[in-house]
Order: sequence, then C-alpha cells, then structure tokens
Amino acid sequence: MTKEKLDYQTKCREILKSYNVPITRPRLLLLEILLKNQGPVKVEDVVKLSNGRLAISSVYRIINFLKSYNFISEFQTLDNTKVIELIDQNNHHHHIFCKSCGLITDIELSEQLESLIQAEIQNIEFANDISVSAHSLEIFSICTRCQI
Amino acid sequence: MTKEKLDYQTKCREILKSYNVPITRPRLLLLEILLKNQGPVKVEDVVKLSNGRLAISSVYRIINFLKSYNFISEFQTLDNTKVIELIDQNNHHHHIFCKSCGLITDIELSEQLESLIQAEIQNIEFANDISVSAHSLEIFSICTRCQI
DNA sequence: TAATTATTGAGAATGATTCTCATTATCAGT
DNA sequence: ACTGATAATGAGAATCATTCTCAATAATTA
Repeated sequence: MTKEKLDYQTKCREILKSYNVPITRPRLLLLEILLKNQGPVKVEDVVKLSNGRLAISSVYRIINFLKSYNFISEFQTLDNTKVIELIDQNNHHHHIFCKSCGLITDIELSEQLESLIQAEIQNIEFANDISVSAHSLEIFSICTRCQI
Repeated sequence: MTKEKLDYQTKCREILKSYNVPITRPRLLLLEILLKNQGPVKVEDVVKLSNGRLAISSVYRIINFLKSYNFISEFQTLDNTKVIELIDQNNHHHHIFCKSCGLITDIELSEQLESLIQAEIQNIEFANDISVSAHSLEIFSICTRCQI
C-alpha cells in the first residue's frame, strides 16, 4: 500500500471520527473516491470507481446520510445528472456549466466580490429575518472546446 | 370571459408569435399558467392547474421545447423536484431556498452587487475565453416560518 | 376549405432513486 | 480479543419522474 493511499484512508477516518459518524468500509470508500477526484462526481462514477465494492443503493444511502452532516454537496448538471462533491471549508468555490457539453468547471470569485456577496446576504438576512447557511453562484456559458 | 383572462391569452399569443413559434392551445395554456403564477411552479402543479386540459407528457414536451427558445428556466428544488419559471428580461432575480420546508423566495440583488457580478463575469470570460450567457445566485437558509 | 405537416394525448418504456429485508459489520462493554 | 446489541450494507424489488411511441387531432398554408 502506497503512502499516499494510506494518507487518504487516514484522512477519511479522521473526518468521520471528528463528526462522530460510525466508520464503515463503504463510507470510507466513498469519501476516499471524492477526495481523490476533486470536483463533482456522478453517482454512477462513484460505483465504477469503487470497482464493484459499493452497491448503488448504498451509494445513494451514504450520500443522503453524509449530506445531513454537511460533508457533501449535491447538485444537478445541465442534463439533470446528479453529481456530488466534498465540501471543503478551505476551498469555497462556484461552478461554470457548459451549456453545450455539460462540462463543469470550478471557479473562485475575487475576495472583493465574495465579501460583497456576504454583505448583501447579511442585508437579506436582516431584511427577511432569516439565517443563511450557504450560497452558490452558478454561471452558464459555452466552454472553450465547444466554441469552435 | 373576463377582461383579465382575455389579456393573459392575448399576451401569451403575442409572446409565441414574436418568437415565430406555432401557436397551439396547450402552449398557450402552459404560458398562461406560468404568467398567472409568478414564481416557480412544479410540473405536476401545471397539470393540476390546467384542470385536466394538459397531458403530463405534453407538459414535459412543451417545457423542453420552450426552454430551447429561452422562454422558460428550469431548476430543482432542494428535494429535487423540477420547477419551471417564465423568463422575464425585465425582472432578473435569484432564489432563496428554505432548507427546512423547501419554500422558494424570489430575491433581487442590489444594482451595485449585480453590476459587480457582471464585472467579475467579464473577467471570467476574458480569463477563460468563454462566453457567459446567464448566472444565478442561489441562497440557502431557514425561512421565517421554519425558525420557530 | 383541403392538404400537408406538426403537435398532442395516452399509455408504454426507460432510467434514476428509494425501499425492503436478510446478511454482515461496527462498536461498547466485558 | 470476544460477544451481544445495534446499525449499516447489498441485492433486487418497488416507486417515481421523465421520455418515447404512435395513432388521432390541430395548426398552417395555399
């Protein structure tokens, strides 16, 4: 077993432990797959990448379970495929969707814009007496490859 | 027939005509339903509101057809229900999703923030050599009713 | 008004997601 | 470590949303 692989597993274990979530092989595997594949992954890809070690019903169950712990964010691609992504507090980002090929690209906004969004959200919270927990800016475009 | 009802139908007819889209009773009906119900509507609600005059297969077909003309925007609620909304160029807005009850609230950002987003998008277009056609800021919160 | 062509409705087919339940794994307490 | 209580899993059945099919119908053009 390579050092890298060991590190992933250790990290996954720590993540689960820190949230007091029972550590099981399938949960470790799913987290490991998400850690290794930065960016959004389709449900069927998780199953494929597990090499038959994860049942699709378990993948859905674990996704829904971990969503409730805010480990995972889930959204739809433009062709309505569900994709999931590890939530990384240190890497707040948004997504560009290609309307032609469906490619999803991560994007970070400038600090200035991000803090202005935060300010506006505070206004919205105040005006509507609500408590906002997250935001996401989705950008729709035609990607470089598809422009040709 | 009331004057109001006549107005809706006339407006719908004009919309379709202006895009050179063949005018059919089901398309008029769907547009009328969307015009009357400002904000996002579920597919099943469209069928209900049509009082049996629209088949669900037709609703899906018409939605996909009109989407390609940019009449309609489509997105998912937090519990993954598809909702559609009429695109109104004069009313660019975003959505607040209640994580508890699923309520979707329309929201307009301040002109300042909206133009800063536009500026950032221009940078993104320039940096990535892409052409952005739309954007959407999604805000996730607990709504006033659910706070209690 | 008739002929041509596109659209619709109803239900069948598909595909994604959830549910069920017997089997297996995890964990706390010894 | 071992055991028992409890929770999680895998496999496939069930459900639900969406698309497909095709005969009947409506819209458009001349």
